[in-house]
Amino acid sequence: MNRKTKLLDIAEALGVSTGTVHRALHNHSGVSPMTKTRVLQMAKTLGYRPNLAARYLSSKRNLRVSVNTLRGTTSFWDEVRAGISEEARALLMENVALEYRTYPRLGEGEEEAFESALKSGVDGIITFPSRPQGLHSCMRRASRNSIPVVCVATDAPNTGRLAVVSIDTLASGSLAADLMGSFLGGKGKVAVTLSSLAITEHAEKQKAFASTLLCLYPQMVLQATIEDHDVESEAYERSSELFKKHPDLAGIYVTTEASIPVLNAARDAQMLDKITFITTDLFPALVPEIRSRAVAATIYQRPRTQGRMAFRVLHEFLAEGECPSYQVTLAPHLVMRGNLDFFLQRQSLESSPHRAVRLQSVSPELVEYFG
Amino acid sequence: MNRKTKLLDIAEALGVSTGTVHRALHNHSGVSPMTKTRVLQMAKTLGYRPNLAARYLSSKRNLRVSVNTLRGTTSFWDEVRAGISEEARALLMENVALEYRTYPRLGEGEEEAFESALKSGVDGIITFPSRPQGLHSCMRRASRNSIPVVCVATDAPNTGRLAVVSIDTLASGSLAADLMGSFLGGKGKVAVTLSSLAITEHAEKQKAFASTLLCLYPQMVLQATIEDHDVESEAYERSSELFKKHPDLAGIYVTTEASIPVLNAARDAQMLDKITFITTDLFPALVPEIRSRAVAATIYQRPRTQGRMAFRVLHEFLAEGECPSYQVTLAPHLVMRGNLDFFLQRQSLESSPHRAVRLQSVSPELVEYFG
DNA sequence: TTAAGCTTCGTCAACGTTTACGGTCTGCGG
DNA sequence: CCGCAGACCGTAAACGTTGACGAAGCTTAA
Repeated sequence: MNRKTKLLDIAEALGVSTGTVHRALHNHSGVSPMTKTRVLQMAKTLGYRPNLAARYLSSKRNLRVSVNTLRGTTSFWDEVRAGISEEARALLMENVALEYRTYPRLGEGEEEAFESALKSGVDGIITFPSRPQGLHSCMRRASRNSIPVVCVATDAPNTGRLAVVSIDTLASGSLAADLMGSFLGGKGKVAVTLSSLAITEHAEKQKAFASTLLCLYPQMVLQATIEDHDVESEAYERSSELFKKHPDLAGIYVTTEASIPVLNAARDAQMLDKITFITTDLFPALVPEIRSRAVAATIYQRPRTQGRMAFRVLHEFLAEGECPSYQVTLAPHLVMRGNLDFFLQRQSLESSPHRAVRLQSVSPELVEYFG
Repeated sequence: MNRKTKLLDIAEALGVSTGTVHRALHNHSGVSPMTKTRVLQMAKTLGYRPNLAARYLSSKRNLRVSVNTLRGTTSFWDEVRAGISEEARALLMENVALEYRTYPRLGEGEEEAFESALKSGVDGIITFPSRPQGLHSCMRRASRNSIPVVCVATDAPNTGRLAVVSIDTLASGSLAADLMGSFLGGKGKVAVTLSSLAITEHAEKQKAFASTLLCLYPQMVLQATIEDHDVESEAYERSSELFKKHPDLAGIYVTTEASIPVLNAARDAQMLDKITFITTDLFPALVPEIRSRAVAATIYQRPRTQGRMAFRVLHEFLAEGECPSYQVTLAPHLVMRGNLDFFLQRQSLESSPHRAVRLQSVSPELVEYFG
């Protein structure tokens, strides 16, 4: 390629002005259909791609994106939001304003949050669709108005969303199964705890866990799958029943965020040290349980990275109208007592607002810190 | 903050011109020391940060960065290079030219490659310092000429390098130890294979492995640590000796890339199914070994991500004179048979050169593909 | 004293896109 | 025929930084 084709190239090739080309490319009014198609055609043949630097420099519009997530019941969503804001701050080029809309619990208030974001005219939305069915209609409306929506953690199928960022459920479930089998020597009864089979991600993890177990450790048996519907008391009761019913249970894979009630149930049933726990996520209350080896391993869903990716994808679309990938699936991290400190240190380190910088052309006295 | 402070703001505050401010901020000649310090001071108090869009737009210099890595003995460095070029391509703003300089084996030709890069006047270097001692002098020279150097995979201390991107050795070694302990039920003799204790990263992993084992599994004993100096035959012989000497060896942690010879040695000694293998990296030859469960788990060093990060850090410095972090340590991924397919699929997927895109102002007919 | 050379600094045209404004047509009612 | 509205399009000034050019002041040697 010789030189980048610019607006002027298209304009000259057609004998029109750059203003017209610009209007044609951006669906603005005041261009005859005839001219418009000619411009579009020529843009394609010349392989025109906008110069983002010039665009940022010229336009002073600031983008507004709404971040619709769960209010911090666990630290998961705090981390997601942190990742989003980090990535937003890393964009030195333009100013995007983040608007956080949170809802207290799953499915409660998320439609209102979405509607409010749409009504206020944001340029893009990052959302956790905890109840995809409920959001269906407003997400389709967003799609029609070409407001890009990126889903985090959970997908919302058939809603016209731009992209989804999530942990690979298959890798999570299979890894949990393989670990469980290895820890238990390939024998024993195991169980799975999840929020609800109606949630795609949880169902997929369960399925992956089951099939991998069946395939790799045929002597093991998946005894039960219990749903807690994200209610702590329910998690405690269901797992208590489970432990009573299966006193010889050897392992349990907790897909839910609510691993603490399950652990407590095991503790109260005097079965804590006989059961191998593999949990999900990493939050403060889980740390002592890992340290004491009550939890053998936990599958870390990298909320910060999910946030970063969600913002990146959305911004890339907003900036250049392209989407790098419509489905970003991340590999989960495995946290055990051995490498626990690494993750804790990293969390505390990255949440610190300061970062070391150096100005160009480095005189030593220019080494400084800023927020 | 009201508005971004620009060059003109600094200039007007001091009664000079933007040209002078520009020269002062960039260490260009033709500014009196007096004026220069005043500009620097004012820039700091006003919190000046350059507008990258304007910078890119204005300057038509293209950056050149040299990528000095090992020629593909394993797929590791192919992945690293792929990560670098991906991240480079993701920069729509400016054009950076990547120059690949490879050397056939560790320590052989890397100085020449570095010298050649320096001589050709590149703007930055990404390098794998396989023998940091040898590179010491030319890296210091690069530092003096303020050519930023980013190390991948291995650090080169006291060389004035800008940053290092690597896998967290402590997390790797500790995770390996914890897994080994869990797999073996907390008992048994284990060993470690590494390239050379002189390589910081390998020594650190070994140390982390040993201390975590001692701390979490006091009944286990680290029997031996063997060095293979990255020679396959040496790896085979040393481990053969090891297996002969310790017929009751229960596990081995292979920090080296050369895990295949060690596996073959175990196979020839008829001890393959009695030994739990935890290896490092993920390359084609290792896949069947994982699938057959000869290898219980492998610690994936995420070469692609290392490459991406290395480029990101370097470019961020080149672009705005700041370095986001002087030490980027990544968490390793754990690959077992259960989640193996996920990683294989991801590798093949991402190495595909095509990606789906959408032009802005979305008419359906504009959906197209490009390389 | 003058020419030349140097240091220090101001000036200004790029860079490619956006956007407000103003111009030229055409068609239509008065 | 005039005026007016509306559709279509050209023009040019921003946006903040870079870098080449040149002006002014100074020193030095002839």
